[in-house]
Amino acid sequence: MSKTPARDGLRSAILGGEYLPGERLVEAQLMTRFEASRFTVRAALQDLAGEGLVQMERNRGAHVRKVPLGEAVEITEVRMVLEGLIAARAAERVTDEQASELDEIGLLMRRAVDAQEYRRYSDLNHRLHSLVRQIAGHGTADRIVETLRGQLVRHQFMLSLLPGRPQTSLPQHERVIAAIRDRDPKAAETAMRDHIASVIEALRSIDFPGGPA
Amino acid sequence: MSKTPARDGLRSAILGGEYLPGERLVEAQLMTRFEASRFTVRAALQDLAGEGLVQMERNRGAHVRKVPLGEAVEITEVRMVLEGLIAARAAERVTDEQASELDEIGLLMRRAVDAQEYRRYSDLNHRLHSLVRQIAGHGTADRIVETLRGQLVRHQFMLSLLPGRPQTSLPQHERVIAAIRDRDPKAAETAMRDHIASVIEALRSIDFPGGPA
DNA sequence: CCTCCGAGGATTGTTGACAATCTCGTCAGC
DNA sequence: GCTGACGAGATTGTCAACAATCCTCGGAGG
Repeated sequence: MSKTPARDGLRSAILGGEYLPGERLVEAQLMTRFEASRFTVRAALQDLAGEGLVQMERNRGAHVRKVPLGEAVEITEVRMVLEGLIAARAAERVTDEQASELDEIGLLMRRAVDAQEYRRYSDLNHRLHSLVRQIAGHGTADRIVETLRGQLVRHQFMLSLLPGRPQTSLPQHERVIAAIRDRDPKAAETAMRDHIASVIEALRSIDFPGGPA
Repeated sequence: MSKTPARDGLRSAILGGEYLPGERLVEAQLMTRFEASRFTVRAALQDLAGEGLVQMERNRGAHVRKVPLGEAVEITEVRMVLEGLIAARAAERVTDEQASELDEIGLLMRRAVDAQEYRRYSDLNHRLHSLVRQIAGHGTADRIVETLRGQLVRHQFMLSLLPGRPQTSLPQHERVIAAIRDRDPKAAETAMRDHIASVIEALRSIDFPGGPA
């Protein structure tokens, strides 16, 4: 999937928060940063623009795209139905080995919440969703979810700071795991959708006074 | 959304079937065809590659991407859940005026099927899905569905040739319309998903002997 | 007759320079 | 003091030439 080191480097730089939303991406700077020619840098920018991470305006250059809250909600709604589809399919195709791997992640999650290790919980959360997608083996849905996730890194970061979130989402995760382990597609889809629906509510609750400056 | 005439021209040429799947897209030819510089042509190709219409291989040029049947099914599965989401949201937001517009399309569809005007029915089908998306006003889902639809033009063309399809899908469309008109999101989602699920079945039934040559 | 190899043409990849446009500071006029 | 035109610098847009790679076709050897 990687086209050029410059593209991947810029991508992870944006995702890692080195370039903030709205920040200008000057081609000359990127050239020195990634030791790439202008040709390569432009290709990377155009590529990431197609992915929704970068916004390009004619004669005004490229910026890190700023995703407004309303769009973040939309994106998460789309993720809700897509990951629902993925969960259902995972329930159809899961192997015994994968099922126990799911169970283990669930166990670790519970321990992390009990120990209030929220950073660890967040990592496990990502690992869980990843594993479910891998089990489902739905390339098309997978690709779309992954690009959408990229556009939300900043918002998801804010979410992880919300107090009480892990306590809310842990039982939801456990229901997803149980449904997939029991090979019940319908229940898996419902559980996953309920889970992400609660993420949407949390997102909406952020009517942050600091605001979209 | 249009970036350059060359990009849009090439896009509709591919969608219109002027370039067949697998066909090579030689930069020099496109330059003369669209009276654009090589720079512009390359940008267009890269853009359409991001949209999944074109496949680029290093040093081997660009081809019209060939979507295998299995992926067409995947794409339609994604469309199923996305259009389900869209239908539900349309049911929440539909105005009286839009509702009667939906009803009128339904009426015209029934007439078209009765008169066996299948080409007209296909147009109405597209118009119906478009209107539902417009009512929903879900920019993110809309964009994704539109790009997915682009990748399927060829397969959808084959579908429209399947005998008996209109008779199958007409009542499904009518249920979608009724649910949105009645402002019942859950029913609208279910109806839309059932409808597209039947499209998926039809797709799977195409194990065409002519084959992917 | 088949296979392997190489030269030539065609096509794409990359570079650097130049043109067009925007941004921002400066200064004249009111 | 304020407004608006002007111009220098910075940045992006575009192009044409050159380099690298691939593909085809023909021929030599077995």
